[in-house]
Amino acid sequence: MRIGYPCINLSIGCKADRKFRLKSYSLQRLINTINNNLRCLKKILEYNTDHSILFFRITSDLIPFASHPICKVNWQKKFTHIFEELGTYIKKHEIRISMHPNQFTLINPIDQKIFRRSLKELRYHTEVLDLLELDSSAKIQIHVGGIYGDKSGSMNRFISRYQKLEETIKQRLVIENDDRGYNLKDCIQIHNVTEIPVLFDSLHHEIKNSGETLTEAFELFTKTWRKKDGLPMVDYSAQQSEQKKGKHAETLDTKHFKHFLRSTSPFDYDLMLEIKDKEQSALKAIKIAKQTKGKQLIPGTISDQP
DNA sequence: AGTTGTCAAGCTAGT
DNA sequence: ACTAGCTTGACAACT
Repeated sequence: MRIGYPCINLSIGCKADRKFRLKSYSLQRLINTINNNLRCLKKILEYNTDHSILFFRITSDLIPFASHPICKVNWQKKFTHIFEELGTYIKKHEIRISMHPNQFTLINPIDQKIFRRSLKELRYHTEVLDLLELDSSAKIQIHVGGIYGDKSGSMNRFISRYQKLEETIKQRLVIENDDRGYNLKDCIQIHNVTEIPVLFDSLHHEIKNSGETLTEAFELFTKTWRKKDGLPMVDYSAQQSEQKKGKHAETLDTKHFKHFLRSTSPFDYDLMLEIKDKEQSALKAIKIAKQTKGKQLIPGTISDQP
């Protein structure tokens, strides 16, 4: 098991997701920003490995406007060597990488234009992971998408669009259960037709499920990951107490997390902590996981998948 | 320096 | 009809 956090590090004083307004776009501004972001990504990864944090979600803002028509620069070529260097570091330290395109990236919209824009966005994410020369265990997670007033029709549209995607995208794409439209059961149903792996989000599952316990849920989604996909990925967060549904907690709740680890102890998986204080909670979680019997953190022996 | 309006993109649910 | 929320504030123009 690896433990990690998404996109932003709050202790090291640089950000890999610097961006700017479309109105202030210039070639130089773009190049400067990409340089900053890639350099900072390296620093974050170094901080992480120094602290045994070996799972990280790379921000979608790494290359601003990458899929926008305004972006004419061949950033793939211009920054090849920096990507290669980053990729070498990631592989050397066995860091697990994921990306999560934003809510505008949709496979199943009725409007073809929205799908075409989303496709560009998926290509951009794929290119980043390809330039890092990472294998198919580096994943891009998205939700199933909209309902459009016809859930089964929209699921079928997801399936047929997915099946026609290029292999480079398909080998990295995974779907995540959400807290409104498509729960775990829906995702499993799509998996049964497409073989797409299902990434499990614990908070979304708490909010919207079909009655599965945590253990039952793990039995279902862990089976959707093949060997080439790597360990199953899990997004973990807890409800901010007394707050609105779905709001992420400010910091890791020790009690809730220990219970989560105990309930899922027969399984091996990589865990992404979606918690506001980012790496602080990751550090806390690693400490707790080390103390908890039955969890073996990488580096070290990895227990076989049940 | 501090404040405030706005930001590429979509969808859903709640007001 | 409008807005908050999503994975997440922060850029940029103003005082």
